[in-house]
Amino acid sequence: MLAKYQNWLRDHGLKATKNRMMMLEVLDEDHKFLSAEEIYQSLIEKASNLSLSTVYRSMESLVEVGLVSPVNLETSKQTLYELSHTEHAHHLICMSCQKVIHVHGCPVASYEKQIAKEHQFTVREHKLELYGYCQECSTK
Amino acid sequence: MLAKYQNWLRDHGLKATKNRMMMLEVLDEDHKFLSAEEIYQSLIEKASNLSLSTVYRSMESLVEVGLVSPVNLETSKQTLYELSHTEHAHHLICMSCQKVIHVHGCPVASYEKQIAKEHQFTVREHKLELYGYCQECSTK
DNA sequence: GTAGGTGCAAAGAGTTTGCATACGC
DNA sequence: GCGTATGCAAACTCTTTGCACCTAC
Repeated sequence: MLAKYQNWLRDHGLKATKNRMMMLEVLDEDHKFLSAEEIYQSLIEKASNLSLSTVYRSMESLVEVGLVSPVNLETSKQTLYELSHTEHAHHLICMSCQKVIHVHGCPVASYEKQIAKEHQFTVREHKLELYGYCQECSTK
Repeated sequence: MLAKYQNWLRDHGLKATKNRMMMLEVLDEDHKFLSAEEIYQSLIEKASNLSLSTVYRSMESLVEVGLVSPVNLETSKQTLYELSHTEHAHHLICMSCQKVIHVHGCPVASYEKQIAKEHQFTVREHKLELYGYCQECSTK
């Protein structure tokens, strides 16, 4: 898994530094979108001299080579990051615990075509997010 | 139109001040989402002593009483504002000129139910945005 | 007249940048 | 060894807040 990332980075002219590998690991483990600050916090123990600006700069690079995707949710004013998924997916976002559930499959494709025709609009991408409460938080 | 807003404000314990009415007017006229800064800029001529913080504070109040909705688009890091629509709508966002086209009708309803069942997730609201290029910008 | 609204300036959050040093390849 | 990556501090942008004055009702 990590070796894959290493190669991908090198193939795209980026060095596979400790910091970057650790950040990718954190993003890989956690099932939330993470803010730069959160990534920083979860690494500061292992890498005591890591700096927040390195996290920002790394996210920028990783986004550029397509390993990471940035997201702006309505529930947070910070930019959040997740590993890019090759498969198109949508998100269920828990408004209580911020957990993000990925859902594959997409109900929008045919709608997109219809819209494109009706409004002479060239659709490049779309974003569908469902906000609500996950099983655990609803039962509380 | 404006009288409606006046009553709505008063009914919700807010005063119908000149500033607020002008802001609602700007939001009503323009067919983009507007940032606080843009609202400020389009009013500064008529209201030379308006301050940006008043725009922020007004948006906050107007959002609270439901006249205005805040939006975080992927294309802007600022919070943008639009008049709340009683009718559920989705958005086509032009990545070139930032124009926003409102589209009524929603393909997500049945999908939502299916998801709710599959993932034991209580959906409260959703957001669907299509990013691409409007007719004018595509032909350029 | 009074409570809520506003302008101004200052403070806060989140993010970016300049520069000298360190590290991957 | 070369060039990218990093740490630190400072700058920057967007947004919020404190306080004295003002205005809608």
